[in-house]
Amino acid sequence: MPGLSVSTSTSSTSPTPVVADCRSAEPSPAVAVKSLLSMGTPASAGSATCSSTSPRPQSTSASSRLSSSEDARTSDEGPDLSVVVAMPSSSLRAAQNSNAALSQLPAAPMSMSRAVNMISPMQFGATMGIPSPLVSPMVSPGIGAMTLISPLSLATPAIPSPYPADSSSVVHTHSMAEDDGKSTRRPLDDGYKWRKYGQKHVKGHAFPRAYYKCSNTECKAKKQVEILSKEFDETTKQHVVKEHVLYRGKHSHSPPHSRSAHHSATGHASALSSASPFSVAGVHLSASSMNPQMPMSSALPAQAQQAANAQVYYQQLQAQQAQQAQQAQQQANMQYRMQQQQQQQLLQLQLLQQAQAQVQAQLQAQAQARTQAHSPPQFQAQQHMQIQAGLGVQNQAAHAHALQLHNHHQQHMHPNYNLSIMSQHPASIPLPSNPLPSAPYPAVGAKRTLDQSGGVLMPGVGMPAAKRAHLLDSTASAAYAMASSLMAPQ
DNA sequence: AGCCTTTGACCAGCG
DNA sequence: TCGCTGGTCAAAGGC
Ligand SMILES: [Zn+2]
Repeated sequence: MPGLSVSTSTSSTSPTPVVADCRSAEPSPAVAVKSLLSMGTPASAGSATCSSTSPRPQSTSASSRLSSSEDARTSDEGPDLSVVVAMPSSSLRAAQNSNAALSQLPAAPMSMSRAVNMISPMQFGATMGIPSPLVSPMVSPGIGAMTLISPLSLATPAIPSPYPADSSSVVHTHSMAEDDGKSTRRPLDDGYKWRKYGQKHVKGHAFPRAYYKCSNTECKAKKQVEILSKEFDETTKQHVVKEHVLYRGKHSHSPPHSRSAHHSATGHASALSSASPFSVAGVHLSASSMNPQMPMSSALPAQAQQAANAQVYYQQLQAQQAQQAQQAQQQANMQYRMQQQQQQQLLQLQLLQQAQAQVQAQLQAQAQARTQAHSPPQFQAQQHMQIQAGLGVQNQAAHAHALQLHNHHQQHMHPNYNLSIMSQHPASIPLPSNPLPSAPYPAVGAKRTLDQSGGVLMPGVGMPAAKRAHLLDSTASAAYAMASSLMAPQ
């Protein structure tokens, strides 16, 4: 049976901290990861099998020692892809390095596809030192939350990564009821079957790292799974485990087809473990079918189907949520832009009025001066400085820039400079060519996002400095142009 | 029987 | 060269 994994359980005595118990919640992580993987990453995807059955005893310990050899890190197989997954676990040992912060960040808009290829696994990896804005949770009611790391984080050299630039990380969180203290190790199902070939305690990490190879002998895809934290949520009485999954190499085949009905009499609910989230015809299930509490151990064909459907359901849910988040963000962006626009127009208007007054004054002065002896160049310079002062442009650099832009703006300003300036839609102001719209909320990772001109986009806090500078800039140049044109007729 | 996990040994890279 | 570290092997055993 291709694909059947009835996998296994772990021995009762030995703990397998590496893989958390994912019993009922499996579909979610699986789908989530899968979907990410399927969207454009050359990287491979994979999943451990989640076998289930009954809870298995697990002790906390264990880290066996692995040693090594060959192809370690034959990175030729393709880019690494890292996924962080949190699953419920029964083993306590709470969260030492839990990145609680990671899951408390505001949601940010980002497509799943973008999530992939952008993040460095290890940025996240050690859970350490990761600027919180880099991740955002996408909550899935009844299932858990998935956190994606912003693609933007990749672009910043600030966080060097030992992994290929196109790797990526995802945090998936979901909790589950206590499973009597012993956790069943259940690797995340990502559509592929995996065989564990080693486990090793890694220095500096609280939990051991497990090594998996794709069960397909022809395939060289591998993955490493390591728990970042385990914690017991007192409020929900559920255990949550966060795992970091690093994928290496590409699968040379498609995900094993779900062998739905197959299940062992022993009660292994393995249907889910090897089922490809996408290979199942998607029929919506009632929400109850994906109830995390649903026991997976007593797998039946019907349940297997349900589980499969649940995956699809989850996938759709994820997509839907992503879409909603995006829409919300777009709306917010819209409002923000309109606000900004109004602000700018107002400011421009004010500045222009000031400029006009200045120019008028200048003209009068000029007229007077003209009647007497005059020296054009000096006068112009003087005038310009006055205008500048009048506009309150204090930034010398901006001023210099205004001069440079003078010609450019001039053609748009005279004689209806007023209109032309007003018609300069804020949106037309050059902004970072960032695919993600600048918004009131810093789209994930925005905190590290600088616009091309060096301005820092401060979410929800007024106008970006650069933008403001630009505005003043253009206004100043407009005023300058206007003054020049008015004076032209000497 | 087949496939899985476990786990100590082994190996390569590095400082 | 030595010791450490991380990745893999492969025997043993479980389901
Ligand atoms: Zn494979």
